[in-house]
Amino acid sequence: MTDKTKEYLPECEAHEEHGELIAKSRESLPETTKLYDLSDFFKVLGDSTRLGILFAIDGSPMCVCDIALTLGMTKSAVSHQLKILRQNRLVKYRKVGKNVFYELSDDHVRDIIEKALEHIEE
Amino acid sequence: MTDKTKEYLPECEAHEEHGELIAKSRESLPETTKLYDLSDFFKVLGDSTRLGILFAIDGSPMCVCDIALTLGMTKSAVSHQLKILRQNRLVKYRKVGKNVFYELSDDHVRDIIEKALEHIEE
DNA sequence: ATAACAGTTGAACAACCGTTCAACTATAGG
DNA sequence: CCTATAGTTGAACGGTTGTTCAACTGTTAT
Repeated sequence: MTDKTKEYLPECEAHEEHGELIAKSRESLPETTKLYDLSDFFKVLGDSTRLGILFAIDGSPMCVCDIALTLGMTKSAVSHQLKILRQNRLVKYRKVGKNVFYELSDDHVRDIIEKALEHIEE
Repeated sequence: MTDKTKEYLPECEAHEEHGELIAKSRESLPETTKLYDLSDFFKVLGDSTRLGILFAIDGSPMCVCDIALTLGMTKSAVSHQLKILRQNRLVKYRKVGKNVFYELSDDHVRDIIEKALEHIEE
């Protein structure tokens, strides 16, 4: 028996058509891996320090030290967060002498943050 | 395309506490409260369970029990996450008898998740 | 070579977070 | 009344996470 409609018969007895609803709802769900990738992406943006970094380097690239001064944080703390942003490809960097300049990797992130800001400001 | 890196020198070495670049970068930052609101919003989306709930109720409203069955979770766990979604106004609900039906509160969230999905799928 | 500075890294610690469990409210039906 | 089901809630537990601290690499200049 692989009929998911029966396999996940609702315990809610008030509405017997829920079995079908659940099967339909399950089909419309993204695959588990995609759901995790998506939540991981939002997790990266779900930290005010990392958002601050993204806003700081939006416009012109900045080195770690200046980012730290801008946000009032230690270089170490900033570097740790930059690593996460790097690993998730939200920023790219370029070495110039002793400095490492970070900038946004593309415009997608800017758009998403912009849309989220609109949502917040209602 | 101008190389913005050359438009300023890193203030690390000289660094008066109020370097020009840093002052400018600070001005372009959103206010602290807004930065926290924004990160809080992304934090809510940064969990695969909550994303799963949002996908599940996208299309047609569902009661807690059916959401739990759809995602293979306990009602308690779902209810806890629904509370967070409720508090952040991502879902609205309606009581019908013993059941509570949840649905997306508006289309903004759908758009943001859609854009994020596009970004992921590159 | 030595010193100074930019940046990275790992460990440690505290704070935070999601699920589980048990107890609770509330509504429907006998 | 009593019972069963839908849903909520608080405490607790374990895992995660962000910052701090100290040590480290690498580059520049004296």
